[in-house]
Amino acid sequence: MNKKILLVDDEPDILELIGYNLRQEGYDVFTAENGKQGIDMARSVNPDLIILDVMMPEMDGMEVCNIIRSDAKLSHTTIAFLTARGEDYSQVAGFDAGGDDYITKPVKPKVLVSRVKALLRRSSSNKAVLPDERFGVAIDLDRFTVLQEGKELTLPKKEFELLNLLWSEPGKVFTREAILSAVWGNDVVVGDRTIDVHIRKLRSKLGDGLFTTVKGVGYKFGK
Amino acid sequence: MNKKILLVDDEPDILELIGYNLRQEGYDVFTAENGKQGIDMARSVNPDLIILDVMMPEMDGMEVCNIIRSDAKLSHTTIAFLTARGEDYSQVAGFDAGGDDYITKPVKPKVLVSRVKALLRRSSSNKAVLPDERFGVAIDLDRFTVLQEGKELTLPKKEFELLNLLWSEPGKVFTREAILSAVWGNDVVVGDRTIDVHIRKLRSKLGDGLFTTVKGVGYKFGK
DNA sequence: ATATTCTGTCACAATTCCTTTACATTGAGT
DNA sequence: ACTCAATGTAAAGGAATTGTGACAGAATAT
Repeated sequence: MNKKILLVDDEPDILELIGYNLRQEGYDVFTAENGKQGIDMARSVNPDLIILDVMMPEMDGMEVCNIIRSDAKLSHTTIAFLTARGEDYSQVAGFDAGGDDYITKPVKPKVLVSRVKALLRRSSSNKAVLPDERFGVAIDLDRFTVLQEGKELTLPKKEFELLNLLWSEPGKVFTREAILSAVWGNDVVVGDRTIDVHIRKLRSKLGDGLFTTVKGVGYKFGK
Repeated sequence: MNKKILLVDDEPDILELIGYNLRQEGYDVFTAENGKQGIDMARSVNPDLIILDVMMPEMDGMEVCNIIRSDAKLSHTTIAFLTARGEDYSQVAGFDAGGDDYITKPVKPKVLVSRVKALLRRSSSNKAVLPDERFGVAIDLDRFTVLQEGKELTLPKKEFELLNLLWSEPGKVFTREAILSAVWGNDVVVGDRTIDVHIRKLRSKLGDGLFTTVKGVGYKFGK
């Protein structure tokens, strides 16, 4: 599949010029004329690279960048800033805002294309693993690990299975009976207090508050 | 551990100026005054980032870049070119030569530091998935050998196959069942404790810590 | 043919994990 | 506010799994 590039700039001329050159290279180019539109577009097409004009009315590039960086689905997208030549300060701010590169206007097409190639070459090697996160917790079944706020921790088997069960349907209450048969199996005999102990371990490792007790019934993940 | 940056430029003034600013930021900075020296240095320190002056006597930056790109151990190192302002053509050539960025001289320290930060941020997220070397271990399928920190060692068949399996997907947990069918085949009957013994051998040869036990489940390569 | 290395198994030690138990605390219903 | 059953908590024994070294047969090299 072709690489997707999102271009955000308030000047139609720029969109057309850059867009034309990138399409010549075989990229799928999407455009937006302001920050808000850019964010919507980014969310719907999930581009490989976003080229952001720094100076835009209403919402500027930095702001857009910050929003994208804080969006779990997009936070790893490569971002390049477009900036007018000579604004050294904005360059600095751009990098600190989480941009991966900046490109100065006016842009020479050949330079731009080369730059884009370099950026995409970099980003293509990291497989963007987008785990689905529920209440800040993601589960990696392959690795038997739990991801939480960037931290990765390994849980013992039973704890992991219990977490996986509850996590699979956040908010749903699982009765002790249901938990026992799902995690321990129907033929295994264990006192149901065992569940409490495991819940406690999970709470102490992942944080209280992630698990809710429903007295007389069971437990659920989430509030 | 601090990030290591290698600086290659024939002008001592530049080495000192840039080196000073980067050291202020906490990077370990190494310097070389010509291309040949730079390559040697790169091989011995294995830096995270190499900043290369394009214009140097004898061996220029492009040449150095090509050599580094074709060195298995270094091919994925991030490279930034230093170039005099206004040479747009050389910028293009630089990117096509496999550079990841270019920086124009004269350099403003703040800009430089920001640029370096951005480059390292990018490269650090990629390092984990580099094709050849995973956790400091590379596998040569043709020769049945394992490369580790420059050392090359030959493993017995079964050990090699086991390592290859786990290594192929670092972090993924392989169950004993999966390991048995992959390494020994479905029709061969061996007690699954055999796996433990082979893991032990691998651990003693390649170092503990490279293999993680997931109790009740299996093993994985990496932490 | 002999020596060396590889491979699989066993017994036992070490470790981690699971479960139970006992007691403290909570909270819903009266 | 009180009561009592349900749940939280900590510790500890036991169970299960894995680590480890030694050994014997098989494969390979000398």
